[in-house]
Amino acid sequence: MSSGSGRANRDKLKEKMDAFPAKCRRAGLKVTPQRMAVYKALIESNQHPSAEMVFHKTREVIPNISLDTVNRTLLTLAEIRTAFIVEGSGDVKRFDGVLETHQHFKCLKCRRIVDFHYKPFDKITVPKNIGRKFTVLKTTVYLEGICDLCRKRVDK
Amino acid sequence: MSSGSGRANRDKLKEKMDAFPAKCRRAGLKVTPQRMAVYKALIESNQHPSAEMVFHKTREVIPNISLDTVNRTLLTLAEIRTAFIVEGSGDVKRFDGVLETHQHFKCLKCRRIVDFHYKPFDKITVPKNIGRKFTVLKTTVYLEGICDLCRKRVDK
DNA sequence: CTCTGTGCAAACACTTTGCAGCTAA
DNA sequence: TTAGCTGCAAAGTGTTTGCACAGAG
Repeated sequence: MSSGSGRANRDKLKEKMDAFPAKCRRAGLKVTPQRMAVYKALIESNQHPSAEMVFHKTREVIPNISLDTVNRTLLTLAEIRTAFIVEGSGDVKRFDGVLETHQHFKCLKCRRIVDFHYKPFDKITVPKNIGRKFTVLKTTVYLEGICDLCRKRVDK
Repeated sequence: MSSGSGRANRDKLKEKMDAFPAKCRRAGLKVTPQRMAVYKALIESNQHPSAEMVFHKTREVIPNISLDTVNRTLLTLAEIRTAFIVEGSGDVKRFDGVLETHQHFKCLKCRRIVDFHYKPFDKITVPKNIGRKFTVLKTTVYLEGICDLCRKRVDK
């Protein structure tokens, strides 16, 4: 489902690795062995790893790399949009007392979560192969971006 | 958008508060002032508060309530499905090196995140009133449930 | 040579756990 | 009365920050 066929997948990874140095330079970042290793570990994993997981994997290549470096590198990659932070993760627990169906928009700047309800989103049905394999308890449409208030404030 | 008209909303909240003790008892939970206060703070907020936010609000009513109690109460409410934890929140940061459009399924037991790609989900468009108000950077369909491996293991 | 990136250590923020006393039922 | 709940304190986990040295450009 996620990794595709062996050979095709390996080619794709190689392609990505080859393109990486250029991406770094374009963003004004230096190409260090640590960065290469972190990026490699990230794209080789189809587990959506945490920093900790990437850390373990990179250690096999660079035994003395530190967790901080991994952390910082991943955040940097997210900044230059070469990686993403999985929606919602990394945030303090947020609670919701609204039982009726609704959707969430989260502001990436101020972390505000805004409810909205758009009827068509209620009807979303899970693809069969997923529904068979997993017990799906919740289906949500989740939007991320910059909210009206934050947009007014700064621009960056 | 989220709160509705003043009066109708107030009625709804009252209704929820009135129904709450019964919900507790049905779940075998005692009805304590703290629990009432936490629940009230939760449903009165349309901000999807964190434990900290609820804590501040309940303090106005019960000045010596502790953050732990708030925390535990919110988790308890989530357990009896009278509240929900906003999707993904409360988790360690997870990274994603896949740039192509895809969707995530997260197992609530083992925290594993599984990619899938279901074409119809790519076409999801943001409702106009949202798109005008906010800068939407990411639109995702996000599923939560129990994965195949965890289903095999335990049952509960 | 310069300036970014790295490793180490300390500081932080949030959550969880254990326990003794309290209280709803 | 008594099982469950609360408050306090301590430990745990993940993340961030400051600094000196190392290494990419």
